[in-house]
Amino acid sequence: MSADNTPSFHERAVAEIQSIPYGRVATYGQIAARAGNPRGSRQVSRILHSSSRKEKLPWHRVINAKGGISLPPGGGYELQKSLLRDEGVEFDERGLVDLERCGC
DNA sequence: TTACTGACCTTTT
DNA sequence: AAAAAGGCCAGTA
Repeated sequence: MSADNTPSFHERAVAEIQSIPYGRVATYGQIAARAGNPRGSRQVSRILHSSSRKEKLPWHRVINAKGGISLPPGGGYELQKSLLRDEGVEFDERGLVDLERCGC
């Protein structure tokens, strides 16, 4: 981590993820674009996995651009859904989050 | 058809 | 060895 004065993609993305308030969600594209790479949405997921192991990142607040869970069933899909619901996030009948309300 | 979004893998520090 | 940093490709709308 170049914590000197080099705002890397990694720490930038982690900061954005941690900046997500309660009851709010963010998409990969939003975080990636804010981090400095509009095409680095893939890396965001990697950071969620990597940093969340040591840092307690609200990975459950990170969803895809459709407002849904990109995780496979049994891999954390219903788990994240429950976490978001516990925060007050409204889910669609299809399991989609209201990006108009929580899409910061 | 084209454009955009992904929950990874690889390499470097 | 472990963690951080970085990018390309294919699927879907």
